[in-house]
Parts: sequence; C-alpha cells; structure tokens
Amino acid sequence: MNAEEILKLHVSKTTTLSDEQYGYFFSHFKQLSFKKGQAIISEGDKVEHEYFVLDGCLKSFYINDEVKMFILQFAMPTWWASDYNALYNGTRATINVDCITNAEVLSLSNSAREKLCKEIHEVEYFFRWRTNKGYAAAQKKILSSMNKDTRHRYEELMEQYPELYNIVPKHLIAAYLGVSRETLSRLYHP
Amino acid sequence: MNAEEILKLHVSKTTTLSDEQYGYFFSHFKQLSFKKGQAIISEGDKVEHEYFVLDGCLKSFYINDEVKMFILQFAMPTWWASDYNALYNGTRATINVDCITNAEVLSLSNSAREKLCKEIHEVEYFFRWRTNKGYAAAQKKILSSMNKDTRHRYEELMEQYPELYNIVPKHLIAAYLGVSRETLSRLYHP
DNA sequence: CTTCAACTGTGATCTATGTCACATAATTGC
DNA sequence: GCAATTATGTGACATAGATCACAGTTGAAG
Repeated sequence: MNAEEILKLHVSKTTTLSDEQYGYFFSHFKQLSFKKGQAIISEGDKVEHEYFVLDGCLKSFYINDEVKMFILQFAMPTWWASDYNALYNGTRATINVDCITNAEVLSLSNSAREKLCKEIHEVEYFFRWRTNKGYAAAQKKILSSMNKDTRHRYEELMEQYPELYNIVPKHLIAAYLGVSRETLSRLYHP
Repeated sequence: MNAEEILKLHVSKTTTLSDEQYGYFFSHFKQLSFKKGQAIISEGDKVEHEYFVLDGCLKSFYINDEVKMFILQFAMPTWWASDYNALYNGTRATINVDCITNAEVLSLSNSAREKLCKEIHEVEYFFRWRTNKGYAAAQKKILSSMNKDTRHRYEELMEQYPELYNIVPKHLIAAYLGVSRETLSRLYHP
C-alpha cells in the first residue's frame, strides 16, 4: 500500500471525503524518509510540522536538566507525532522526536493544516476527532501511572503494542514507563 | 456577569461567531446548580453531557480497587469537565465528577455538541482548539509527574492556581499530585 | 453552641525504586 | 571480521514515599 492509500484508509475511518477532496488534502503532505537514530525535531527548533507515520517507529521524548530521558509516546504506523505544544503556540521545541527504526513519514505543516481545516469542514472534523483520541489516551496514561505499579504498566504496554517488544530496546521502554532500566530489568530477572 | 456572557467571553477568545450564531449556540446549554459534595457523574453512569464551569470548583477523579482516589483535574470557572472517554465512546463512566464547592455549570449534551459542530464550522473549530489545549495540558502533566519531585509539582500547581490553596483541602491536592496526604503534609512540616 | 465528622500533623516502620559500580552480551560501523 | 558502541543483568546501598497508628484541630449541621 502506498502513502496515499495508507493515509486515506486512516482518515476514512472517521471522516468522509470525496476523492477530489482527499486528493487535495493529500497534496499538502510531503513524504520523507529517515534513518534509524535520525532526529526529526530537536529541542530549541522552530516547530512547523507534524508527522504521520507510514512505516517504522518514532519516539517523542523530553530530556531534563540531569540529562535523563522521558518518553512521552512511541509512534507506530498511522500515529501522529510532533511537539504539539510548540506547534500550536509557535514556541520553540521542548520535546524531541527521533527515529527508533528507519522510518517513512508524511509531514504536514501547521499552516497547511489550518488552511485545510478552514477550507474543508470535514477535515476540521477529522483533526478534532484525532485530538480527542490523543487526549483520551493521555488521560489514560496519567491514571495508569498514578494507579498501577511498574509491572502492570509494562504488561499493559506489551499487551497493547506487542510489536514494541522486538523493536524497542528495554531502556527506552523503561524511559516510557518512568522507571530506571535496572528496575525494569529486575521485574523479569528477580 | 451572567452565564451567557461568561461563555461568550470564553468562546470569543479563539472563535468568531455572529450574535445570531452565538445565541443559537448558547441555546443548547442548560444551566445547573450543584451543592458542595454533590456528584455530577458517577462511575457506571451513562455519560451524555459535558460541563462548563461558571462558578465554583469541580474535580474529576478515579477510584481504584483499593478505594484510593486519584484526581485527574480540578475544574475552575471557564474550565470544562466530563468523562470524555465515556462521552465520546458511548461507554459507561469510569471517571467521577463532583463538586468541591457549590457550583454553577452549563451542561451540553454530546449530541448537541456534534450537531452544532456540523451546523457551524466555527463551532467545530472552537472544540478542536479546546481539545488541543486539554491535550497539551495532559502532556505537560505526564512530563511533570515523571520528571519533577512532589515539592516541585506542588509549587507548580500553587503558582498556576493559587485559588486552589484556599478552596481545596490538602488531601485532595495530594490525590491530584499522586502522593499520600502524609507525604504532602511533611513537605511543609518537616 | 455543641457535637460529630472531616481534615491535618507526626512518629515508627516498611518497601519499591533509584543510584553506582561492574560484568557480560549483542549490534553496528568500518 | 573486529573494534567500538550500545544494551542488558546484577549486587550493594541509599532514599523517597507508603502505610499504620494516633492525636489534635477545624468546620459544618442541627
């Protein structure tokens, strides 16, 4: 399946666009290839785009003053990633996004999204819906981190995204769960 | 300021509606009064509405199997609250919402929101924008909880919402920060 | 005004997790 | 194919925070 079809399938799950509308919509995206380890957004950057993952796996993460990494999200195919705070507010990036594996993505600029939302009511619906999903997922993550112990959160993650087990090194999983790599290791090597 | 004016001011910060459009928009809201301690949404309820706070303070929270409470959000005037997961997906509530103080709210049903979004493009823009804000706030909360110690998170909260200090009992603040009331108490009484 | 419930403070433990240190294994680049 | 990273396992110890127990304090309702 090519990029145009993958995105179309994704959009059509919630939104109805005519072929003409979809063609116009898709024309605003640019396809990009990245190598494993390559940065897409780095702290301090001007953030002008968001990214739709076609293939591969990205991570969005924050590095604190003690140079410790905290992973907000792994982005698998059909997921979106960016520093949305910076993107919406026109501020500099505080979140980084880079590639855990080689990746194919579609980029969409903030201005193109806003233009499309203005021009096509259905597109605005689509992006509202998408953010709703993101918001619900974020809430769930907050509750899960307050409520459940590390083992539970690890198993929840593995159950929901088994692909991660093979693709993502354990210390990154630990950084996602918010524990040290040693703690995660000891969970299954007591 | 009355309910209609408060909501109008809130909406007009991001969105331009004609007086006629706004009147129509507002006609879909219902004003409700609640007493301190009263429940608005309880676990297991069918969730059909979201709530815009005019006056007072709500909390949205989760109770786990050990009957421990975790607060997701305090909702102050001009904030929105509901169990959005349940609201969007038509599932039963897992999140509770109740009143920390007496409260005046405007309720909007899910179906009315969707109808308004369909009918008035600008309204769809408003709700997309609103969820964007919520999403950004949720991300910030996730990072903050992974990254900062309890004292930092407490001070951040107090700095951003000083009103809470007088209105909200400390054990609820602790439930928001995800620590025990004893730990929070000891922060400032060592 | 008084009575009961909700809220807050504080000591004595216990426990999960962090940190540091080092060893080994697996990947990647050349 | 080998060297150099990068990833993982594991012991010893430190520590933030949980839990339990109880006392004092405030506040709301009759």
